[in-house]
Amino acid sequence: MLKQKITKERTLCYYHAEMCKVFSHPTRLEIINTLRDKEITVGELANKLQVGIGNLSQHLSMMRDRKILKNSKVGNQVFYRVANTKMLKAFDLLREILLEQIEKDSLLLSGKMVRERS
Amino acid sequence: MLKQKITKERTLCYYHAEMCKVFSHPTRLEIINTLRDKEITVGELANKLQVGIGNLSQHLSMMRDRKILKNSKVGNQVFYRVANTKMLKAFDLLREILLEQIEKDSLLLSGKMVRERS
DNA sequence: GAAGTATTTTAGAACTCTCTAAAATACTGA
DNA sequence: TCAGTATTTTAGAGAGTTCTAAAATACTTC
Repeated sequence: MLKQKITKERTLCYYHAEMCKVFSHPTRLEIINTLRDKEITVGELANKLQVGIGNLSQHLSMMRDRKILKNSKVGNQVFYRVANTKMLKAFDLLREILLEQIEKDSLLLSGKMVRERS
Repeated sequence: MLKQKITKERTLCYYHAEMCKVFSHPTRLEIINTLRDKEITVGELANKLQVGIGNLSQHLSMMRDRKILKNSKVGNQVFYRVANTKMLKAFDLLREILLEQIEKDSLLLSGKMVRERS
């Protein structure tokens, strides 16, 4: 096995990847997109996304661990919200790239695009 | 099991997550960060990152499938490069968030910060 | 404090991802 | 065509993630 030197950059990449794991599951992306501009309870969220409440709670807790979400308790209920709006910008940028790709692919499929620049 | 209705948003989230999986592994983030402004061969990359060449090739191919990287062959060698600079912006935004978090945490640990605004 | 609602935690099964090592492919130049 | 170099593919083992269902915790109201 190759031995990697542990550089500062490598350590950053490790944590960076750890954070990005939040974005690597469709349900978690839906959570982010739903919480975008509001704070809602676990129950409401489960209802909206049609996800089991235990499973949802697991997703929420890993997102909170990685500081992508914050929560606050009011009586019986727990409200979740997005911790950092910069993160929404990153979300939107990636979504944009995706939409452009889809657009491009469907043009290619439909034969409307004759040649692509290399 | 709860049955989820397959909405357009849910489908987008599925592909969005698929794309984000690229960012969920430290080696792949290092690849992106290394290719940032240049095009280099698989061999050079393996050498720079101290990763086995078979394993590296697997990472590169999944990144190419998801249109995050492009490649071109010159003789014996294959050069890889970043397909879309927008993606680098997203990378940098997330890295920024991470660095801010680290900064904040180390302030908290060092006791230099008395109270945090809720 | 008992019953009810909201959320979290746990355990385990099923699935997915990653790594290693070896084999296969693809090119080059003698 | 053969040997050499670069890269990809494959198979399988090991590690990590996700889901389900049930149990545990936390609050509220009577």
